[in-house]
Amino acid sequence: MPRQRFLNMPEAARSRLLGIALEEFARQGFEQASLNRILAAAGISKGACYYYFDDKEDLFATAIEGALDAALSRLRLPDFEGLTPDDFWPAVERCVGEWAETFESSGDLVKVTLLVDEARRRSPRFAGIVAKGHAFWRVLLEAGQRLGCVRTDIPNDLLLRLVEANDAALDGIFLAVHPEVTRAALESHIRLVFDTFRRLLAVAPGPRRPGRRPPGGRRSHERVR
Amino acid sequence: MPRQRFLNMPEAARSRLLGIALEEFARQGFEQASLNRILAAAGISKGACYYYFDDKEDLFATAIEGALDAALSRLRLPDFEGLTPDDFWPAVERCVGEWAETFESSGDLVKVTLLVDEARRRSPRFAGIVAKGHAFWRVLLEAGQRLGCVRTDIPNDLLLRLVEANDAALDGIFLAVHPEVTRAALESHIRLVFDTFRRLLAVAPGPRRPGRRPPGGRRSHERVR
DNA sequence: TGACAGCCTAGACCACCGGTCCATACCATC
DNA sequence: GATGGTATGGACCGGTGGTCTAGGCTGTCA
Repeated sequence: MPRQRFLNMPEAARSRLLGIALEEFARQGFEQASLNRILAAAGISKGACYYYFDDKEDLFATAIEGALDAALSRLRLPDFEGLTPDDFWPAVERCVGEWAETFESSGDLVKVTLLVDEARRRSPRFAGIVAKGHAFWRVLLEAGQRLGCVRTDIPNDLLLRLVEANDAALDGIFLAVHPEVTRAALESHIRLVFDTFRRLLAVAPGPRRPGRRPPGGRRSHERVR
Repeated sequence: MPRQRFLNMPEAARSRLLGIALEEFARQGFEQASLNRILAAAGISKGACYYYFDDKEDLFATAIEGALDAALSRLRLPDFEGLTPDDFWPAVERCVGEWAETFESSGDLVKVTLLVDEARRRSPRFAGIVAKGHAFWRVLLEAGQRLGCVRTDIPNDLLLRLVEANDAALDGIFLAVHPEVTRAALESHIRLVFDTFRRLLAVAPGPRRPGRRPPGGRRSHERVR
């Protein structure tokens, strides 16, 4: 966490530094990003930096948390009250579809997703930020479970990790294939993300042989922890 | 690629160095692993190291490729000739199940999976090694597609990336929860991996509302590239 | 036996890294 | 003008991956 002094800085200087830092981190990843380069670009000395932040990870965390907050604030969750099981997946699909509009011509959330994933992999210290990113999915997850549409055979933490891993993988591919984000590409990407999530989260899709009904109700699955 | 000189070294010295390197890389990850530490532990000088390898990544690649080869050589693929569509998933499940026996009390493949994943993320330079790891899945994938059991609505490269991402995510969780690998834990883990893959790869599982048949054939999905 | 050549190696050295430290500039208060 | 806390520049530290060169060792000649 940055020191209070940093929060007292003039807003312009603060967001300028965080913007430059975010750019470097997004381009290079945490390890390859050079603190010295960030400071030189921002015209800030080592001493000043460590006067505001604990260390490089602290600056990293502050930068991506700001970007994550900004991105999440633009996302809207559907109202799950009064939803029937039949309406759940279509509602999620609509909700996810809106993201394409929100993020038209902007890879913000996509890039931030990758940075958060790197943070999670790096240290438990970023758990708070990871949880922020998860909060959104967790609401969908739990609403779906109340409606009987989302599986409950493995712990939700594990489901969230899978959702996150697939999100990061798909976003990584997306950015690799589309350095310039276009509306159409983003839409098809988000559709793919949605489809993947439904596959992972749906109640017992299991192996359905063509032309047959599934044998019984949900497939039980040994819990992992 | 290591220089020919390295391959000419006595087998014992070679595998000793690679073993020490692999241990350091597995424990610390590529970035945090210290080349100096590896060399000190192996009793090899900087000069000698750079006489055999291009750089740190080259040593990394050589170490994990060896481990990957060793691990893969212990895996067996089912015979897909003469298999009917009904038999495909059970055959895969049986095949995957055998891995639990093969890797009882050994996290080898699990750890190697994570290293390969890190390599892929790091640089396209490791594409060859990544492909080696994929080759195994690719065979399953293509056999399943010939039998009509595995989806063809998105490119196979993308499917492989998803398989790989989920594999790495699940393996990461597994190692975090079970520092000591036991047979039972490994079995339930592998069952979870298998179930996840089937969810991702099966033809159009899509959203099935409870008590209804899917509307039509497979769900078409816009291709991403 | 001595000279040479090629393979191999040790480790000094380099630029750069994240991080520490302290002298000092600045500025509000007295 | 003196004082004291805030803010800052930048020298400095140990460690990093990587480079380079002097020289040891060994086999092969004359």
